[in-house]
Amino acid sequence: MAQHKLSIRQRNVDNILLAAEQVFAEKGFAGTAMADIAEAAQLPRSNVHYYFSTKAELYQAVLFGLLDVWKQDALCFELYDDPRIVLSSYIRAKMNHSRTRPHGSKVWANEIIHGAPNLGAALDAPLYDWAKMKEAKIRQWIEAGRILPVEPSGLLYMIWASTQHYADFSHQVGLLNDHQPLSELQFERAVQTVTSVILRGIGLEP
Amino acid sequence: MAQHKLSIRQRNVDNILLAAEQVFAEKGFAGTAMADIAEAAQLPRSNVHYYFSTKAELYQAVLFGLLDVWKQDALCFELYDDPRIVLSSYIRAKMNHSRTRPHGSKVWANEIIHGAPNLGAALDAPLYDWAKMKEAKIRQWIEAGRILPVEPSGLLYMIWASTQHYADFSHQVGLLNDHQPLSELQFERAVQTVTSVILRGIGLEP
DNA sequence: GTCTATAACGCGATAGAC
DNA sequence: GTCTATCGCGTTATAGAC
Repeated sequence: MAQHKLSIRQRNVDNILLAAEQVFAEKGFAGTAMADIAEAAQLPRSNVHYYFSTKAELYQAVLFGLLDVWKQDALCFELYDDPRIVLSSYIRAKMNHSRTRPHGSKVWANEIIHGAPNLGAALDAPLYDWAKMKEAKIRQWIEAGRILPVEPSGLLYMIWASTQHYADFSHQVGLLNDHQPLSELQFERAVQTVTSVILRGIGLEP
Repeated sequence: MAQHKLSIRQRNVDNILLAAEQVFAEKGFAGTAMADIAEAAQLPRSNVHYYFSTKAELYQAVLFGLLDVWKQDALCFELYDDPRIVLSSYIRAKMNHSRTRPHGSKVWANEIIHGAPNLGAALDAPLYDWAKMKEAKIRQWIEAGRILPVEPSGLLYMIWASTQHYADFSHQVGLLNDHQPLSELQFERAVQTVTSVILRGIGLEP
């Protein structure tokens, strides 16, 4: 009985979160009405309010889910040691997410662009620690002479920006691709381009 | 007399456009109230409406001004021929704009992320033509064996994304820089990082 | 050209029946 | 857990005096 109730809740919450991620990505926080999310989730407005009492609460729930996704993409930093393997895995993972789950990236970008007014310290600190670990790894590679000396943060930003561009700016990418979304083949070429420029850029052979 | 009137108009319009660019960047289109812009421009609400009758009209005026800025950054594509010179000039110009005029970049990013609902065909076509010219130039370099073969559009996207990241994601960059905006020196290092990775990434010596 | 007052509307959130 | 009705606020845009 309690289990049944829970599963109803779980199903509705997941449904709402997914719909919210899409609508927030398309219209931004201020631009989306709770009614839009309810419609996308095929639920009455009040039902959404039952699970998330305010719009801000729902929005933050979406954001919290995203940091987990970013972290999963970077597991290769712990799994491997060779910079060639780590970075090419990381780039591919992030590009895959840009293709299969572009909405999340857009919501995140939106929030940061506006100065992260909804991202409390609850997310600042984890993000900071997580990024510093990655920078430390890059610094080790440099000190060991395994890659050319570059600013570790600058390298990370190039990877983030170049991969997330295919999600965040998908409209512009499509426009410049003769008003067509990238095909699988074109997307694979984009992965290759980012990978080869980054790797060669720090002195590795792709 | 007519000249005096014109100069008042010009002054107010410029003032409003500048204020609007900043507020739109911080709060997005839906998130900004005309009152916010009026306050930033130190004018009464109704005065803003006198020059721009609707919020959408003002927003579009801001967007139109931005494409000109992008185009100026890319003048080096016509001035020079050597890929090393052209690309390092381009990267520096865009990075300078990311530092000195970050608001514009944010407004543009916001608009594209949301699928460019306010960007009519009036801007689509110029952007398309302009980008295709740049791609053609890159293709020439490849065919002449002056740079390694990469997807021209992919290279452009990497440059756009990596440079605009310092404007659009300035909040995150500051957060990861121990809650401090980048100093002049750090910013110069960022320019060097982007330049060297891109140039080496296509087979050139920085 | 400038400013005050107000009309018209959309939205978030809640109360309360089922 | 679900749904209808409604309150109250903030916002855009305009009308009209100065």
